[in-house]
Amino acid sequence: MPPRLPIRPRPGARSTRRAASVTPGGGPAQDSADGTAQGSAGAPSTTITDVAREAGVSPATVSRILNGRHHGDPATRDRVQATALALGYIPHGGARSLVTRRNGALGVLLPNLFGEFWVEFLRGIDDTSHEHGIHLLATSTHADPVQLRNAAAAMRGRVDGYLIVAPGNGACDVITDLAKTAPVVVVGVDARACGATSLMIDNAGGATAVAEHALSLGFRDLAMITGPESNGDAVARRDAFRRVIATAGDGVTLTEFAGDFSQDSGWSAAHTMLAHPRRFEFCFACNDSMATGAMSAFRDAGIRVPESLAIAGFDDVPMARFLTPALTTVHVPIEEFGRRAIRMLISAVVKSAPSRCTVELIPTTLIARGSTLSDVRSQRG
Amino acid sequence: MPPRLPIRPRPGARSTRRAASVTPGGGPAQDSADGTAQGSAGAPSTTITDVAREAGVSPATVSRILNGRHHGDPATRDRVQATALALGYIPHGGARSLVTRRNGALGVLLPNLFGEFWVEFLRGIDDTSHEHGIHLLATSTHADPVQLRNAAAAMRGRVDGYLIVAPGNGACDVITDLAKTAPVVVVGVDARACGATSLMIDNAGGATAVAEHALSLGFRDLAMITGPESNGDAVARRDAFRRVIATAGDGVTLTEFAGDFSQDSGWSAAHTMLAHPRRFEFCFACNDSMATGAMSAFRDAGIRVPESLAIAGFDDVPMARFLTPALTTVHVPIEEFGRRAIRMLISAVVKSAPSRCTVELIPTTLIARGSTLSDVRSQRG
DNA sequence: CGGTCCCGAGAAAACGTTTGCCCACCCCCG
DNA sequence: CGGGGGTGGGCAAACGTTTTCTCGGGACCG
Repeated sequence: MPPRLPIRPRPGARSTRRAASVTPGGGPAQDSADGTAQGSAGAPSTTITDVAREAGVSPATVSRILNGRHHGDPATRDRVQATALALGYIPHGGARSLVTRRNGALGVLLPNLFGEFWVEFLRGIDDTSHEHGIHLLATSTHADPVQLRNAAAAMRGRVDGYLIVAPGNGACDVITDLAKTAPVVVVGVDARACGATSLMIDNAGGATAVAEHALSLGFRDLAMITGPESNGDAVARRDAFRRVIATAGDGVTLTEFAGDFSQDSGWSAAHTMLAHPRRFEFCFACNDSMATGAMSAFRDAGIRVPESLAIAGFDDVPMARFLTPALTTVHVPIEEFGRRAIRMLISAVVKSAPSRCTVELIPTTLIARGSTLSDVRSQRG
Repeated sequence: MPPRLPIRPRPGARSTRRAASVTPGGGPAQDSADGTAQGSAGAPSTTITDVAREAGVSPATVSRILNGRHHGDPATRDRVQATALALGYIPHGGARSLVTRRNGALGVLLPNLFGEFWVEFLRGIDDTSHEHGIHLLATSTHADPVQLRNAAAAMRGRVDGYLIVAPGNGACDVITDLAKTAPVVVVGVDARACGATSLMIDNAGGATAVAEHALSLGFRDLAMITGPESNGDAVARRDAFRRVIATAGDGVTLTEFAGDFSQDSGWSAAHTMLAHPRRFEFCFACNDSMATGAMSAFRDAGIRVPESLAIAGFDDVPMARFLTPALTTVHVPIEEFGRRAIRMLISAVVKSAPSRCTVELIPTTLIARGSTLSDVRSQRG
């Protein structure tokens, strides 16, 4: 067995491919006529070797210096840094991750995104990851376990951890499998049993506050527009609201109408509600989108809010303050929610030992506005 | 010089690193006590070599079969595919991109994201890229050219192309540089001069329609809440509106109030407007967020919409229909906008020759609703 | 003045994949 | 039965980076 042959500077290996794509046309490479021919795929980027050659050192030294692991001559350091800057050198992420086994990126798996809530959330995670110099590989997975698995699989070898947002029912197996390969933070569901750290909104606290608010205002006939059954937040809000009302004593009723967190569903639920024989005094929509839709329907039907029917939402999206009347709702620090989720994931990724799976809670506060308080309510002409 | 030593199966190369991070504590590697010790960084993923060994073929064959470039024995093909499936093999993206010079990912550079518009847009680009099996590496860059450059640089070697959304003024240099290394699609600004394909909303058409709508309703004293100066859409809308009004003849006035596309700025502008001596009949807000904020302020001040003051927005975000009265606005097919942008980028990436930089226009249509039409307007109690 | 130690830096292996080149085998035809 | 053509598939180079090991030189101490 002969020793390995020295690697020749690839006489025609890769370059023949480009040539081949031109010659079939027959003409003598007419597309190379315009100046910016290299525009498309092959970025002629400068490599670490280029920098090394230019600076008169070895690639190893360049790598060490640029990564701050260099303890050597300051003069060399300065020279290499200057050269790297001059050549506009940026390390190739793929090559680096190949040897480092770190990708510097996190996978974000979102449910169907609708409404202001997710923009706020995305801003939080984007800002925070940006601060840490970490990339975000995001996709929206439609909350279906199979698609969730596919999306996560497609990210393999590209991300160091996963942020799974509001997975639907039946996603536990997927999460469990995923958690065996990389750190996972789950948002909106307690997934400790699946081996994932979890971050949740204090839905029970918020919904309880809404219920107590309604009762303290003397309302007896209550309605609730629930969210999707597959959404943990929706279920938690519904259950907590039910619980408080159930202990409120006789004379207090609660009727539920199904929604799916969308504005349209809030609008439809409101219409169903109007057709109901009971005359409701207070309506709790499990998120602000549905509250918006419902309020629109009520007012179109000539119902005065809050005099004839008070309404409250959940989330406190920016829009809530700008409705007329302003929407009473449960404030969720959405951006902070995102920040904290990504921070948990980052800290799980950097520490080598898999930490015990914990669950954290985002606190919520009731914000009473004009949609339940007629005296606070802004008058109109 | 001896021939290269055969590569031994790295006796302690990478593993010593982990050990080193433990031993400083002094204790005898207590973290290896728990079973799931490999949870964090080092995903013990199966490589192509594993599949090859298991299937009794060479890595080359596995690669060819899994990429569909195999013309050989069907039996071999089936066996390899089965093995790959059984082992849960997924190719390492970094390694692949190293040799292929393709990343299967696109970089998305967004401005500050606020409001419903961007969720819709993101859904469009996410869906479409998902369909094509392409990943999205997204970041929000705050519209500052320097940060834009940094964000783009950080994506180098990870993406095959860039989607730059609504870059601010002064971003042309960055785009020009970027376009030399990879295909770039710019959204919201005509960046053909920078070597980028562009996709724009028909702002002029929409704003013109709004102006004509206002004039046809007989309004004479018009107000406009403008968007940020750095936003191309905002400027185009403002200019088109101005242009129509300027040719409307005597007696028609236009007063402008500065906004920044946020709800708050619309609210503030409305208050400034109310303090103005002139009594306006019609207000054009350059996007729906500002229209929402303004409408809220007007109604708080006891102004009847549309009887005392009509108002129109731009974008037709989902919320617009649910305001009371429903908002007259210019419909932009936002999701389709995103889809088309990403499709343009994908087609630019797949074709090897750099195509001529074109600009495409997303059509807009005026949707007249209750905020300008009192007869259409939904009555309330 | 000689030996030892330390420190700066280079050589090269390794990460996991794709792909050009070439070999060997089998089948078919003369 | 022999030669040629076609084809399935293996070898190994190459992508760009990190990191270990090693070597050489200079300084300091004995």
